[in-house]
Amino acid sequence: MLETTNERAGMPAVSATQGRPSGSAGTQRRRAGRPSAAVLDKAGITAAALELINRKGYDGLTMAALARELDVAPSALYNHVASKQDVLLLVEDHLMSLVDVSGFGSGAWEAGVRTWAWSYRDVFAAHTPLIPVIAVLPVTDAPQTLAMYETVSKGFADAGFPQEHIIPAIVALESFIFGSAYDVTAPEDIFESGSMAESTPYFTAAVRSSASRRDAPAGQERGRPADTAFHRGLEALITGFGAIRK
Amino acid sequence: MLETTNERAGMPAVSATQGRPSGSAGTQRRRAGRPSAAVLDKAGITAAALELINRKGYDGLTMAALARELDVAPSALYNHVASKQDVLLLVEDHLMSLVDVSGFGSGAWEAGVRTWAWSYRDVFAAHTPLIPVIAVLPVTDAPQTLAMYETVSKGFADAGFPQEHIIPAIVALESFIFGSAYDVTAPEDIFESGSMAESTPYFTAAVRSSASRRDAPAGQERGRPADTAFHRGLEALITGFGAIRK
DNA sequence: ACCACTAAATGAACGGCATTCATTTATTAG
DNA sequence: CTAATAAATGAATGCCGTTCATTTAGTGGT
Repeated sequence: MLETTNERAGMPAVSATQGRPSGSAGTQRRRAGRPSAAVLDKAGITAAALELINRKGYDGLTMAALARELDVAPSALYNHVASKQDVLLLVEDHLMSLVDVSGFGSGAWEAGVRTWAWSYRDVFAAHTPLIPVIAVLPVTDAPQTLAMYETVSKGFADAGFPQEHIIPAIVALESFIFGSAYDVTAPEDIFESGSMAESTPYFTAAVRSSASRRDAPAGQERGRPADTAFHRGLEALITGFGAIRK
Repeated sequence: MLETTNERAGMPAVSATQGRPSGSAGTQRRRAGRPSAAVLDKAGITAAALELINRKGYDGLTMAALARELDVAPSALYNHVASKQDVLLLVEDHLMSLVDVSGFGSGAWEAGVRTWAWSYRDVFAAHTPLIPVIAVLPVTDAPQTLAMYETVSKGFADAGFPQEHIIPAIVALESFIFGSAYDVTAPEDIFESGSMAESTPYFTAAVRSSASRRDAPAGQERGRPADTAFHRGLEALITGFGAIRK
């Protein structure tokens, strides 16, 4: 198959999430064989997967649970996706459309990058299990992802970046964003050294004095420790990369 | 170096990896009940897990395979570790001892950070499945990890960093390092936009001109695209953070 | 109008996985 | 000496992703 690119170009957008409960008692089985109207499509599968993730987390996202959500036998899913990895791919690409690239093109490059980077981090902080998927995923079959890269690339080009520096800069920023997304999910006491505190004096002192900061957020900086680190790192990267513009 | 902490302080260092094949025909079963000399310990489990990972990758690291490597029933492992996650933890902490922190204390802070960051990235580029583990792992029961943080913290303090800025700086650098480790494993043609290239002109152009660079590595910068991005990002972070020293 | 082909569903089955439990044997503490 | 604990086996459990044979419905060609 592999028809050229897109998935469901001009499709009728059947809401496949509501499986027509049909009034009567809850879960009456569908009889075998192809149904008159298709029950599943990629959009419906994506929506159901997201719903499931939001309700039960990524541990709750199993092919069986997904099938149950769609009121379908598990094996039916494999008529539309090749694997669970394929489902994660669909979810990932959808999430990319939630990343805010509106800051590019309007005002200063720095502001565009800030909006993009913070929203990018926030989206994937809630979906860290997808990060290993994204990082290795070819953009070819991920239209939303490709669209995001296009807007960001244009933002950099318009800001005067030399062509050959654009991709490395985006990649470096993205790497920082992915790593920082993990950081958001870490427990706040992750650095508590416990019983061996006296053997690590410098580290223990540094942790204490950084944890005591409970001041009001200024500018883009928000409250949590992860936000402080992200703010500082992002500003350093913006300054560093901003200097190589023509 | 770094010897301070370490588990199994004065143990007899029994090589638990070689399970005494005992001359005779290959796999003769051990009889049930506690053996006179203990077969397993945490160090042996860690070594076997690493061996398995190097030979078969992380997909090959199963509790059953690990038990087989140690010539033991799978359930025996649970007398020494509580879960597979626990095994990953042991491996992770061991890997931390491979990160090169020798650059701190000798010369300039910048050089110390460079050595540390590059080796840190290289170690975990070969072990990306551990990154989600580290990022959420409390440092308490990871002595090697703690030792690394201590050395790095001291390096920052000696370089004149204000106490409260040390942890955020390390966290930001670490986030960048983890994200960049993923980047190393990505296929080189990850950005090939394929059939929809004409709808993403800016991105496609940027990809083309960055891919054409095949020049000799200068300084810390190595050959691959991932190295270029890492080099640029790291230097930007070093410059940015270096400025806040007293 | 027929007929072959393909698409989309069911339901049973499979192998692999982490983990638990009862049992056996050996060591250690009181 | 004896009770408790530690460390092994081996059987069993439940879940997970995936495959396969089967059934039914639409589709394209003559």
